[in-house]
Amino acid sequence: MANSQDEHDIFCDVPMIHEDRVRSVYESMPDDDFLFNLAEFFKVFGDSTRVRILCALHHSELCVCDLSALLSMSQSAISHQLRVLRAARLVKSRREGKVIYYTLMDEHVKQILDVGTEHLNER
Amino acid sequence: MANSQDEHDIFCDVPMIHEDRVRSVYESMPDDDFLFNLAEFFKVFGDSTRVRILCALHHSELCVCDLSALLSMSQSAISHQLRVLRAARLVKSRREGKVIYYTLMDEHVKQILDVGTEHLNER
DNA sequence: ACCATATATGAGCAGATGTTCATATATCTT
DNA sequence: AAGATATATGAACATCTGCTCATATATGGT
Repeated sequence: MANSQDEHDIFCDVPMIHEDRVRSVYESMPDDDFLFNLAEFFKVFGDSTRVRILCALHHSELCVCDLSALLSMSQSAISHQLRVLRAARLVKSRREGKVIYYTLMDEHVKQILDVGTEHLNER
Repeated sequence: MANSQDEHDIFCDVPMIHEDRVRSVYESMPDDDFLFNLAEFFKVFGDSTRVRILCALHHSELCVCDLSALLSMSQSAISHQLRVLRAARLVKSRREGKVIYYTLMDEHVKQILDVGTEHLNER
């Protein structure tokens, strides 16, 4: 039987040092499709404009104008980002006449912002 | 006194519909520097290769070879991403001879992955 | 019907990001 | 010391992202 450092198999053409461990992890991993969606979800938090919008909505319901003024950014830029946030189901909107109000979708958004904040604060 | 829809002020040159609300949110917002760092932190989770690495390390300590094999990606690609994860203090490493083992840095990583997973699972 | 206001969206562009390829560094073996 | 192995890193490149600008849509007021 070959040395484990020479082992190559279904996983890839690179050597594996701990084949058993890798195999075990492989079986416990969620499928790639799910992990892709998870990354896409986090990607939405990975932009300072969107984080600032989420943080603002954490405190109060706001319309696009308000967010524009608050963040000193063009209405178009804010609208584009709100579209991304809506698609990721992180915010929801309601119309009142010409004005559209945005709020956070649920508690998960706040939880994630909080855990991130904690991590940054611990040095 | 001007109509509130005509109000322009220190925030921006766009009209604000709810000046008081905006002012109140403005005062409660963390400073931009912090929000930038927060976004940078989440950005690290926003790539499927890195999420897969984190998910793998969630289950077991692994070396670069193992991750390479597990994810069917080049050693170089994995190494580059581990560098990003190290810089964000999401993983730590220990050397044992030629081999370098990676593990998750702390509980925050798991918490964030868990909250994200929850959010995706609720339809 | 017409104009103003609030928001959304498509195209285009500049800057960021992730991979590959080549190579460097570090450790172990002989 | 020389070679093999494990990892790290810089440059180059193709793709993705977020903004601007122009324009479209929707609602309200006159």
